[in-house]
Amino acid sequence: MRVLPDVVGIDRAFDYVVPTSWEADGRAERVVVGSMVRIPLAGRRVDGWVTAVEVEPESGVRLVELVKLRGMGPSPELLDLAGWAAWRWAGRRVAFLRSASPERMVAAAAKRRPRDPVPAGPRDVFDDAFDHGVATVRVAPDDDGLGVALAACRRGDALILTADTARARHLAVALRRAGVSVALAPDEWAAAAGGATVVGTRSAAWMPMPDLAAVVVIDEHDERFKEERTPAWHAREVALERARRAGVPAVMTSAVPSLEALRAGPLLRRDRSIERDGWPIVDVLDRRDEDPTRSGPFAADLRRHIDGDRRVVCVLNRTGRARLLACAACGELVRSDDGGQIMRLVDDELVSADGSERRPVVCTGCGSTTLKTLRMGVERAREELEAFLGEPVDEITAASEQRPQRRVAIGTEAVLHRIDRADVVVFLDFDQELLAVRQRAAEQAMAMISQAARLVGGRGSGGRVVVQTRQPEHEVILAAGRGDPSLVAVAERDRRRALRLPPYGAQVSISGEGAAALIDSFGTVEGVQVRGPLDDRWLLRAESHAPILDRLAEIERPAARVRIDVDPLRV
DNA sequence: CGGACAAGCTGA
DNA sequence: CAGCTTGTCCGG
Repeated sequence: MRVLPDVVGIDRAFDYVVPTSWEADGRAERVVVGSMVRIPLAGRRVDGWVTAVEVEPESGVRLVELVKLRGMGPSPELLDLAGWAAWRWAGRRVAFLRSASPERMVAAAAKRRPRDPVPAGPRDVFDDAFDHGVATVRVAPDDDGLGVALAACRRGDALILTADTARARHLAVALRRAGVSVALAPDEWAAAAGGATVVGTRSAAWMPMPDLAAVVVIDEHDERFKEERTPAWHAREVALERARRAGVPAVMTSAVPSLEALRAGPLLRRDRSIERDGWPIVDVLDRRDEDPTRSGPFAADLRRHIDGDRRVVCVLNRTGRARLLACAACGELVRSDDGGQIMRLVDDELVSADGSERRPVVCTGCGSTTLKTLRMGVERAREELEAFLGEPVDEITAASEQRPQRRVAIGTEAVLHRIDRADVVVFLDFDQELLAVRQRAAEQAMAMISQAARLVGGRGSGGRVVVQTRQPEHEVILAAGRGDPSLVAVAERDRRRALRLPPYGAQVSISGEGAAALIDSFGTVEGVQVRGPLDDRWLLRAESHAPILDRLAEIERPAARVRIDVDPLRV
């Protein structure tokens, strides 16, 4: 019996024997590959997963007995998938096996519930999509995912991933109503193990699926599919790999398909007019003629878009890090020598956004050494908005618990995920998104408008989004206005291809205390470019994942903490 | 990871 | 030199 201990830091299996007493009560035959057991290890008892049963023990080792059979664990297929994921995101198998294991112990799988055949309506684009192996269907922002989910269930047990739990619950209810036997992840693990359609968020990618027939990823572009903690794995990629290994089709849907999805398979579209009607009308408030140092956060024309009794949500993304600096004396914006990048204050020095340029704190326009911050945070903006409107305004942050009560709410991007419905969404400073020096800034800005579209509804139902900007001609704004995300996708694809950025190349960020040590033992690898450190972070780049990940898999990890982010979303 | 054990440090 | 801290090793 080979067992992998559930201990981070021991990525190695040990051999044990099944106690003879287990033969009599039938426990012995329940110990299979994937079973969760308890083992003695180095003077203590720890949990672990059985990774092999018929094992030839190395000679000279006296084997110890298993202590306890805890319950069911991941299937052999998921064990293999965890091994692949550990390579793909340079993590440890244990981390993935925890995701693939039930939260509370499961003694045996539930019996499969009988299910009604899902009624086949007229064959639609979703049914067609499953004939392509891997495909993406571009939908309107207000698509609820039920269409693709039903099409998947017509083929048998489906694995259906959503970005948020509310959507997963809604889908589970709707599918059950249609006669589908559904296991909601992660609670209904035993039901899933018995055979059912699984609906859930990121971690559902690891649910047991004995009769997997189709994979669905709804809103595949959503960044919540990526785990924030290490290993920073991506549920879309896990789901696609799982479909590939099982030989079943995978279909993704999105209003703003990612380049990763477009690269994985063909893009199918619904009727263009239906898609367009699902996007709101975009009102652009051009602020180019306003003096950046004098004008406040609101365009003069904003009031007529947000007064009356309309429910209004204002978005102001402010991390507090990338602030815009201007000279306090002459008002000149602080930019790099070529004028292309904003600069920020780091240890009494001005540093350009990409770190290539540093200079002392002096205004290039007038020589003054006094600078001021132009951008305000959400809290200040709320006060100004209350003064502007003459009524109280709710402030919503990622941390705030309660739902907004008042007519007008303001918050960071998180506000878009806290509210279900509004009449108008206002992006107070969309240039923050458009000018962000992030590789994926354009598609992230586009995704934000599509999320806003979900709150206000499409133009058909009067949905409106207001964008304050100094770049009214930006492709993101044009694309949103026309309800045609391909404008951004084509431009992004060409740019990322040329620069060999993901998904047309591999990129791995290494940070944390032990980063320097890891980079040191990484050494030089043919075809891998090492850049850094910038803010104590290194960036590895190559044309494909293999050279970087193979090397990371073979070298020792330093004792100090290291954060490895493969294909990070925000660089 | 965390227990075991060894080597290093402190105070009387 | 006991008593404690810090470091390194390794697990069946």
